[in-house]
Amino acid sequence: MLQVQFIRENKQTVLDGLAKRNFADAKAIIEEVLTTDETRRATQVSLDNILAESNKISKEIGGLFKSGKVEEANQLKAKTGELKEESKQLTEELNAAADKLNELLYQIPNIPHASVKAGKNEEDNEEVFKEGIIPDLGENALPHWELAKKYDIIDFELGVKITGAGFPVYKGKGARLQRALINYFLDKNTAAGYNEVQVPHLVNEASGFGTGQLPDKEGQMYHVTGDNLYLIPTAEVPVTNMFRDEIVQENDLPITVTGYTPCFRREAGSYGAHVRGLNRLHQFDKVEIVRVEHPDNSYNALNGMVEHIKEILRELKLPYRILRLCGGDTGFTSALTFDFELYSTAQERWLEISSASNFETFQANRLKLRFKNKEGKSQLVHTLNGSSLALPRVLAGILENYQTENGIKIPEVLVPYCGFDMID
RNA sequence: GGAGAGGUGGCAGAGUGGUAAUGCAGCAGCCUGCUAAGCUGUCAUCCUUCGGGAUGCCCGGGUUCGAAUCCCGGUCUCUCCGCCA
Repeated sequence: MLQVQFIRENKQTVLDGLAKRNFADAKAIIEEVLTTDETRRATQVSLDNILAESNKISKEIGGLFKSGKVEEANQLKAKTGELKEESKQLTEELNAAADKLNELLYQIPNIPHASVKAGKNEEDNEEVFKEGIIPDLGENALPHWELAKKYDIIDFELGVKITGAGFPVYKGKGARLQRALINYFLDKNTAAGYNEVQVPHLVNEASGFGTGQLPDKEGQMYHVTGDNLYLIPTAEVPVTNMFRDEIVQENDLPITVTGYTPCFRREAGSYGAHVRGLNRLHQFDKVEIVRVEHPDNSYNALNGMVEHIKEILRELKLPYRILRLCGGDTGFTSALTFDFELYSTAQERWLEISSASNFETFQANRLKLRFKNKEGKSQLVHTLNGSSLALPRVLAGILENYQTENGIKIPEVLVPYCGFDMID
């Protein structure tokens, strides 16, 4: 969430930023934030004054009792009764204003970075980079779900039997390739300095709020009601929450972490051809990278993440492009997001396989993740994350782009991880 | 699942009704020629007319002139027993 103080001091910047996102009623909500904030502060001043007086009297009473002046003390007691009534009412008003303010702030998305263009949806995203060769597969090219069946490496129906749609079973070389990808990604990330972690796949409510999945995206997560825990939709949630309510030292920065987890998403409302095969699943695997950065270095770090992901795709020899998301398509919590899309030659469409974002202080503010700066004061850090990478669509891309008449070739860098060079 | 103990600042750790000790670490300044020590201030959050003021001892209620301290409810952690990969 944004900080009120920031909104107070940069009203126009905030309005301009929200306009880029096509955020409706920006002006109205910002005005409401400002008036609510004013009410809150004015109420606090009145309340503080009353409490100050009440504290003073209490001290006097203490002194009087000690010196045995019971009658005088009792007289003062009557006065505190009135003050108590007043303070009770003001406290309620203050809480109401603070709650309202928070509620409003929860609804306001992050302010986009200067480089982000205004836009409504994915059609307005800008392609900023493109690389790789789109193979010529000929007329008989098959989409990955047919390849999966042909070579018996992914069984969607079996998953339906066990659980339901969107929970595939990987078999034989399919399972092995999947595991190879996870290991390969983790190795690349740790080689780049990311610290590998294994984190819980269920999180509590506080963590859900910390990274912003709650309260707004509650319906997208699987909820274990018996214990009030949520299955993670991404490793970002447990990994970033490792640092919730922490104050780190400035020279601890940057903190860089990578982790593999399965991800669980209800994907309520998704349908149609775009969800076929591996394109959209309820459970999938992903390797994530997270960075906690000094504010001065966060954009530099974001570029570093982008370069890192590029290198992986280069090694896999897959055709891909990078998009800078427009205001309307940038996630609620993000200031700047680059999406990586892999070209699926058989489906003739781009598939999102990674997303690298700088959240600036937006997430840190909710998380209360700060560092001690040069002045010895607590200051919010910047948080970033990215997928490196999401498995199913990379797998789909490999199956489709590497298909030959004799079977599916394994990208060279993965052969040592797989122990075979062909699925046939 | 049963029983018990406990949750205090970045960390450690006092405080059992009178308004959060102390130590370590961090930050700023001063001082001093010796691998750094010493001194002073600062060191949770909010408000402020910049003088201060308020809040804060896991969370929420209550008792009281006054609560970290007493009472009620919740929650989490630890220890032991049980069960178990």
